[in-house]
Amino acid sequence: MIDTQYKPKDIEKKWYAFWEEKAFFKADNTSSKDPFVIMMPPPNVTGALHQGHALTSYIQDCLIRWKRMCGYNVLWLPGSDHAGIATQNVVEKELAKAGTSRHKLGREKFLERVWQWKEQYGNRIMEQLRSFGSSCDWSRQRFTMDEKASKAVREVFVRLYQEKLIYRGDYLINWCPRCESAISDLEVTHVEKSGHLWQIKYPLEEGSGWITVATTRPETMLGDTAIAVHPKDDRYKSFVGKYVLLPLIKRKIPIIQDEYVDQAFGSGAVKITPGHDFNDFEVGRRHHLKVISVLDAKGKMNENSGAYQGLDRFKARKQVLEDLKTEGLLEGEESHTLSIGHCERCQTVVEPRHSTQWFVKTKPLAAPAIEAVRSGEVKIIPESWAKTYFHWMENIKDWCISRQIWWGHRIPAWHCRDCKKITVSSKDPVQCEHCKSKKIDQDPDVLDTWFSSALWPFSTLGWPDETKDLEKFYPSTVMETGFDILFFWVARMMMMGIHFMKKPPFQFVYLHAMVRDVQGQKMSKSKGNVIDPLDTIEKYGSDALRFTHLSLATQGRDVKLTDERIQGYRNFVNKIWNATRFVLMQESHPEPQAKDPERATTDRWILTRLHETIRDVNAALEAYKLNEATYLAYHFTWSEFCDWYIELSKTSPNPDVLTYVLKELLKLLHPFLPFVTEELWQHVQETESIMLSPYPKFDEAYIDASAKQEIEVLKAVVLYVRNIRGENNVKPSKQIPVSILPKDKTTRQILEREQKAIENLAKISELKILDDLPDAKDQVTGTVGFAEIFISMSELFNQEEEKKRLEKELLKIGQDLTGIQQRLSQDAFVSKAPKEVVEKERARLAMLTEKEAKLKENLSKIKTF
RNA sequence: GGGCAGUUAGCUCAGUUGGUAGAGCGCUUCGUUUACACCGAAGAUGUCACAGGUUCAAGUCCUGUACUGCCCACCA
Repeated sequence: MIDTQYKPKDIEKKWYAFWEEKAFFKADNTSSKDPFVIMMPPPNVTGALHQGHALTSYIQDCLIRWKRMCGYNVLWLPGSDHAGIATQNVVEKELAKAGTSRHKLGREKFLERVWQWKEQYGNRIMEQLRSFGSSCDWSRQRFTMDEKASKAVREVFVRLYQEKLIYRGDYLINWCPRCESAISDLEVTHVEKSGHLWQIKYPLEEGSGWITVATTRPETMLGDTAIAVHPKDDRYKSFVGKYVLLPLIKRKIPIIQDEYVDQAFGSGAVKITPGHDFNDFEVGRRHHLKVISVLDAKGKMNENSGAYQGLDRFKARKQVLEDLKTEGLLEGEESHTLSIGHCERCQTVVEPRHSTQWFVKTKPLAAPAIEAVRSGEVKIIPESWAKTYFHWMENIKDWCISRQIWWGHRIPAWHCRDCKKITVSSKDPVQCEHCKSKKIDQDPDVLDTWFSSALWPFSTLGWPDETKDLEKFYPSTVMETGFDILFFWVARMMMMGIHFMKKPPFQFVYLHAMVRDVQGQKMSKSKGNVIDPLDTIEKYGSDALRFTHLSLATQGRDVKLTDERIQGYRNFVNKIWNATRFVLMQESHPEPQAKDPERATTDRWILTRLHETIRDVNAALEAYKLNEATYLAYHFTWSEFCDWYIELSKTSPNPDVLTYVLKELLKLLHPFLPFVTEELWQHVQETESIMLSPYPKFDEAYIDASAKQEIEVLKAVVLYVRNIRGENNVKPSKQIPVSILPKDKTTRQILEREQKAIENLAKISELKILDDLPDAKDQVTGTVGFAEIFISMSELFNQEEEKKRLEKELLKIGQDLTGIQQRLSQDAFVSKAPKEVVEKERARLAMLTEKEAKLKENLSKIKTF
């Protein structure tokens, strides 16, 4: 016999090892079964998995296990992401601790270090995925920088370059001075901060007068190449065409007109700094202004900044202001809130920087990706995200894909030292394709990490080779990921997938929400509110954590994880454990037939409810409403199977039905609780693994409305008696006699059949079924609608309590009655509402009226005692 | 500035064809009767954010307001 408590620790390890060893997770590319495919969003190899990973893994594994049991040819392909800048930063931090740096090591040695890191943490992550119970196909495990992925990346780059969808050029891009690399627009997070707006006088070249401009970044004025005013601004009409002398470095710059200027803001005159501001860059292009950078890669003032050279940008700001003050050119200062861009990876304030970078031309790629969602070919769940997707895609800007870091896919472009032209090739070239020179150097930059991620749905299947996997498993079925990477990843997979495979990479995009703490805050180490999934698993087991995540994963809503909630579901796991324990104590019998007229009503009832639950759980899963599925399964298991059926079976045991229901239930629960269900399955000892069993399917033959009706009667009587007992504090061990007068013949028959069960469940010494009203005076009467219930007052300890109970019930009924009467008295309701609704109200009115009368009668009896 | 979500019991949240407001946790009372105290039985708790509208009927549909969170854009 099994223990009275479920101890997940060893059991989980044991079954995972068993499943993996038996290769139950392996997909078959020769199978003729319908495929169901999920490409796991590859976690970054930066460290350890957190609750967000737990959530996504549990959702995916739930769908995967369900579909596998439903008979699909399932592929869940695992892998990890090299996570360019993120990983490089982590390793650089390690190096800094050891007193060295990537520059000291050099490119090659540094990359070796990162690979070591990848091995160590990559493996740890995969072990963690195993502890979640993830049933992914490890034989197909991939890494975004493995050989095949690299081949795919190169191929894509070359083809896009040939199609002129990748180009190289000089533009203003976002630059992180700490990472010393370009980053894409998406990698910049804007934070509102209070700062200052300074008014600075720019003296006119002609000797007298000045023009005042406002700026939040005085240090960049050293790179100013013009002053702009609005063409319609009368205040400055006479200034246009003249020149000012840029303070501090005395450069002569023109006063120009441009519609971009907002006359109402500041002084109405703007300094134009094309090298350090995106808008100014555009203005500069319109007016053919020079682009002057005054900052270097590290964010320090460079050779163009005269005396300020070498100063950090923030120190330079102070110095510039001080000097302006000294010269009497600082006209004013006011506080001003502005949003400042920060590097997503290291939180450093980013700089717009003028440099040569590689870009993907996105508009032509975005168009079909928009269409795929618009047409319904790809469905985004929850639907509300589609709007966000469209908005971004329709306003998409070219994607800066080059990064000045070392960890990543090196750009397959070679620069010729002789003819200065570029050779782009999927195989390392030996000579320049233009002038045949051998003096060629590979571009030092690497690609944005999302470039390789964008290819994930097909690079993982062997593309560009025409593999069997590719044929069988592309496109995938579901892309399950966080909404936070909708643009970073999903949008780009859509573009690349459609472009290269001619088909969108997935049919459904299921976006889950963020995992937060109970206050709704993001979990972070600095806040100290992190609940480590591995700690949770250690404490409560993976199944408990899984069920919690699935229950909380309502579409489009954040998951607020609390220890109490996990505990609650741990208790649920234990409940199933003990229900099985109970079943194992019974003799076992062969499986029942669906239709058995001889079968007891209670059995027909539980089979009905089981199959209704099977139907509803499948429907909920089909609709990606996992929380609903878990709720249904939970409710059936605890409130119906355990609370009622097992209790009923103690009166009239029927081990075959009991065993059947349990087995179906274990299978039904398996996607939500893989470990405990496998362990228990092995005790019921059926097949090699519950994983291989078919998922329960709804069978109408089990549905029996009359049985349901009958159990409703039974429950109502039991609940009523229990309520009276409870309110009067009758000890559970005390048996009391109860009489009951049924309203009709059918009810009488039901009561006769269920007499014993009612007695046992309500602790009734004898349930007397009456033909007439009883004579005895000290009877307390209640009514459950279809029968009157009589309990001897002498059995009750507390008449005061009983009085209170009755008064309370009376009050409630009175309120209900008023509502119904009001409704029924309105002609509009009676004439316009559907007949059934009116009928229902009438029936309720009759029932409640009668009940009210009974209660009043009862109450008066108590008063007379 | 634009957009998206949310506001329901003490807490965390369910609630889709509009028709009697639910769950878990917590709380109160009782309790070891054939699995389970990680348990059982009973109980209490609601202006469904606010204001209008549609409807016989609104937590649910429409409009507006407030507050919270997030996203995008802009901010000299």
